[in-house]
Amino acid sequence: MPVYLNQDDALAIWRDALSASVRSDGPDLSSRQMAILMTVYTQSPPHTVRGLSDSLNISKPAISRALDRLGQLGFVRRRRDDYDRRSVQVQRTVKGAVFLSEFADLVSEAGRELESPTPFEAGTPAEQLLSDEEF
Amino acid sequence: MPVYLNQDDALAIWRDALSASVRSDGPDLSSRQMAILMTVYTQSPPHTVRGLSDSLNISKPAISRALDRLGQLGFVRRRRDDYDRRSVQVQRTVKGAVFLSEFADLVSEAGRELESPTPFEAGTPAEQLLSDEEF
DNA sequence: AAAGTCGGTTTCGCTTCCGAAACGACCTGA
DNA sequence: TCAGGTCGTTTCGGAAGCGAAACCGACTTT
Repeated sequence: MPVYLNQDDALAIWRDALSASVRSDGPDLSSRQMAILMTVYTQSPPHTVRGLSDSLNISKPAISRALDRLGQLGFVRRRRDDYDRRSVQVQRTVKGAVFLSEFADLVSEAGRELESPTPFEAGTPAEQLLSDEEF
Repeated sequence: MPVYLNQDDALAIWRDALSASVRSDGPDLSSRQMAILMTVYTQSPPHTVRGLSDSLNISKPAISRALDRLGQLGFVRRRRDDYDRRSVQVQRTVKGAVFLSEFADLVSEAGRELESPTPFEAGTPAEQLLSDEEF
C-alpha cells in the first residue's frame, strides 16, 4: 500500500539515510552502481546487461564496468546463459543481500526517527527550503 | 511524526527514486555531493567546511571540491564570514532549492506508487532478497 | 556457409574524484 | 607583537568513472 511522504519528510529520510551511509566505512557505491544493485535485488530475474542498460538508461560499457565493481565486492555474480551463450545473467549473492538489507534498515530507521518539528511556513515548496535573505 | 517503512518498502522507494534520478538527464551528483547539498538545505545554518567535514566524516579537501562543483551548478554559494574571515559560510540558492524540491517529489511519488504486492515469504530479511538456488 | 545481427567486453582518451601534505590568510593568547 | 593554532584551498600523484568505437564470440538469416 502507498506511503505518503511530504517534501520535508522525504528529504529528511533521504538525508539521514544517505548521511549515515556516507559516514559509514562501507564501500561507497556510485548512484549508478547502487541503482543497478537495487534493481537486481528487487526486480524479478533474469537480469542482463542489455536489460539493465535499457531500464536505467545507462550505456552498456558502464553497466559492464559497474558489474565488475559489484562483482569484486561480492555483491553480484555473472553467469553465462546456457540457452544463449552470448548473454550473461546477473545473479544475487548472500553478501549483496546482507548489504542491501542493512541499507534498508538505515532507511527504515531514518523514517522512524522523524520528529516532524516541521514549522509551518508560507510560500511555495521550493521557497520553504530557503531561509530569509539568503539570496 | 515517524514514518514506518519495512525493508521492502524502504528499498522499493529508494530504488524507484534513485532510478528515476539516474535515468533523468539532470546533473549526476555523487553520494557525497548529494549528502552535502541536503545537509545544507535541511539543517539550520550556518554551514562551514569544517562543520560539514565533521558531520559527514568527509575530508576537508573533499568538501571544498564538492562545493566547487555544487557552486558551479549554481546549487550553493560561498560567502566569507565577516566575523571570522578565515571561515566560509555555505549558502542556499534558488536553483538548489528547486533541484532538491524536485528530487523530493521523486521520492514522494515513489512512496505513493507503492502497490505492495509484497508476496509473503518465510526467512530472515536478508534471505528474502535471494531467490531460490541463486547461490 | 557467408553475411549479418546481437550481447557483452575492451580499448581509447578524457574527466572527475580521492587523501595527504603543503600553503596562505586569519585569529588569539602570552 | 609574534608564535602557534585554525580555516579553507591548492597541489600532487593516483584511482575510478565515463561514452564512443572497435572488437569478439555466438546466434540467425539466407
